[in-house]
Amino acid sequence: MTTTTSSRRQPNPIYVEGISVLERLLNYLYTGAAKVLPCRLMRHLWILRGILDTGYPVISPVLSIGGKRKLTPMLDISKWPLDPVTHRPLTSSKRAQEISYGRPHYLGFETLFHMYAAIAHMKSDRWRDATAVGRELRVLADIAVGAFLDDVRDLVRTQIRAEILPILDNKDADGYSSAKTRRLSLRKWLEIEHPLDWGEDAGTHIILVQAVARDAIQAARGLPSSNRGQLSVDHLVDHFLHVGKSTGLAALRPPIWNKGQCWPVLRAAVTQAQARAQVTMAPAAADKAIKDAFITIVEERRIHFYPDSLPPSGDNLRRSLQPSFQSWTLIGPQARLAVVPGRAAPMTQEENLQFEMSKNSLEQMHNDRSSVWNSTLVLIGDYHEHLDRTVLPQSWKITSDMLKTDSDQFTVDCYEWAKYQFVHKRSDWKCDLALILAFLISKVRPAVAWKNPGKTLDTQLSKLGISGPRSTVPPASRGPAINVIRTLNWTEREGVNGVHQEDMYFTQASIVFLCWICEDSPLRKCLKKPNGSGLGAAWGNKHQPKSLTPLNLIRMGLAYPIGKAVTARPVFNTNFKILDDIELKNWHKEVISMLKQRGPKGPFALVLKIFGGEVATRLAASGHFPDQPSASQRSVSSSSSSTAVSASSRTSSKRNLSDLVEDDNSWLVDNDEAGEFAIPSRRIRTA
DNA sequence: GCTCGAGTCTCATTACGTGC
DNA sequence: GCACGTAATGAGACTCGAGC
Repeated sequence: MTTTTSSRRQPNPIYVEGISVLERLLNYLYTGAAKVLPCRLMRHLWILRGILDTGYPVISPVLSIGGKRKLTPMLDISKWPLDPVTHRPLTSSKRAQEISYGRPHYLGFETLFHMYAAIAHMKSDRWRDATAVGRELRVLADIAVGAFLDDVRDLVRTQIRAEILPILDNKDADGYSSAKTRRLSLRKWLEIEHPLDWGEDAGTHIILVQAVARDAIQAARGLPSSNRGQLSVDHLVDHFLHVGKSTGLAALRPPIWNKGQCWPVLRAAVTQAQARAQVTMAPAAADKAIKDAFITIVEERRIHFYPDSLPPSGDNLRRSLQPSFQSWTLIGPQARLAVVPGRAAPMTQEENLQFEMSKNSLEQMHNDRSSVWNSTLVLIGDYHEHLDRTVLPQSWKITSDMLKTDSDQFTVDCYEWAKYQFVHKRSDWKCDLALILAFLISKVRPAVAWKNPGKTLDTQLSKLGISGPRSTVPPASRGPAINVIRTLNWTEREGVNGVHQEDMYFTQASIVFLCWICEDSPLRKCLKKPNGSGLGAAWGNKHQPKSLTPLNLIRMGLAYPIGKAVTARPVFNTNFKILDDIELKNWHKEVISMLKQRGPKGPFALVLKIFGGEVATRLAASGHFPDQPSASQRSVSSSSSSTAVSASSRTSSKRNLSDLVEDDNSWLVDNDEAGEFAIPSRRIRTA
């Protein structure tokens, strides 16, 4: 069986349970009274089935006889039956322990057993990014944080029910209707899997506000905040660990509830975690690993706010020693003020209060940089508001369809490598660049394919010294060469699949871009191999229909052409090359700068530069650039192109989007500054 | 709750152009 | 001539909504 070194000598819970089962069986054999057999556990251990079918008990393979002399009874914890709902191990010693030693003793025992069982039952593909010990620590943290969430549920339920039940007893009481609404909201909130998450469109938060608030005016103000305001995940985890290592009640402070089960579970989890981590690590490294595990789980359980101490009030100069549903602390960095435009139509008083409540929840969620977000709902002109997000958008997901089990190992390796990079190194500029460019191209699809350019491209590339394969292209000519590729007619390829779902395209594009950008990716390593045979058919089949191919790498400013056959056979290091890190870093800076700017050098100019006039106009018409005054003035249909601009607008001395669009293609090729990714200098136009 | 059809995906295959 | 990458096509699997 699975055993673990522990600093303290304590009986292994599975042997306690094994003996308890045998003792109950013995009782049954003496008395014939079936009531001594705990039904669920005995059924899962086959004992009950054996008695019913044959009259004799049969024991499942959880018990075996092993050891050197084949005489030692062995129990396999990985086969011990679990409760299908709670996933906690079934036990038979509960009543005996409670009577003999009290309920707290049993809870400690059961928690320890749960931890052993959870580690033994852990799925092999869970937390692949962690080491074996790291995964065990996360299991322990998961149990402790789960107990914290259970306590929060209990606390909120107990305190709110204490308030509303007396009111609900009397239909004529003041606030009866409000109490009914609170009861309904409370029920809904208690059933939510992640009760301390914002939820979609802050839905979970709104339900919680409705349960907590005593009236509509309070609801409009949102959750009452504690005087701590916002704390980081680090703070919360430090508190968990401090409480988990303390034996005295003095350490027990909110958000831990002294009437809940979290404290004993936390202590057991931290003790176990230390024992396991210190087998292979120094104490300091073990503490850091435990803290990392807790932070991972707090984020995984989506804890964004929690009930905390009530602030000092009246004569009481100290914060309360118990958490309260009337005092909430947010997790996350200091909030940035979100500007929500007031576009509300005239509303009744009640509608106004409900609107305020919803607005508050959404605003608070928006300010939390670690809260969930969805790139498919973000306009290009607003992307700058999401640049400092610490988590990937919900729309970034590797679905089961995307990586079917029969995908080749190389493709799986690339996707898993990229996922790890995006999840754990989100703030790295390479990940950021790949994500931004994937976001942009996902907005452009399905026009991501190109029409056959014929020989016109050859001439333009020849002017830049790119004739045969493997041409030497000096850094100053790379920008113009990229711009030559950008002049291709980008179009939707009819009848070709794979470009219709924005979230899927966004995910795959980001993975492909990152794999090409990073020299240590499986993709770049594969290409470095001598006598390598390309990226394989599976990679090509997956990405080729989506045009996630080298030509789009060039278009997105990640690569540059070095051979004239780049459109027909874009072979790495033969017809195209990836820009070096310094060039890519500069490109990243420029992209960020343009996304943040307002006005003519802002996001519209970026889209114009990468995708050309036709696409930029289309995106402007669909409202992607709310800050561009002329974008809202123009009413261009989605199918319109630069040629649709009227003659009268061209004669105006004021430049607008259409002028930029009109100039676009010629500028890309002619402008000397283009090589440095510069904004076009304004031309003087005559009336 | 079941069936059906539309839509979309992955994957396999073939044809073609280019470079070695 | 072979290897490689892309374009195009079709088969099979899956999801989702409408209708019963």
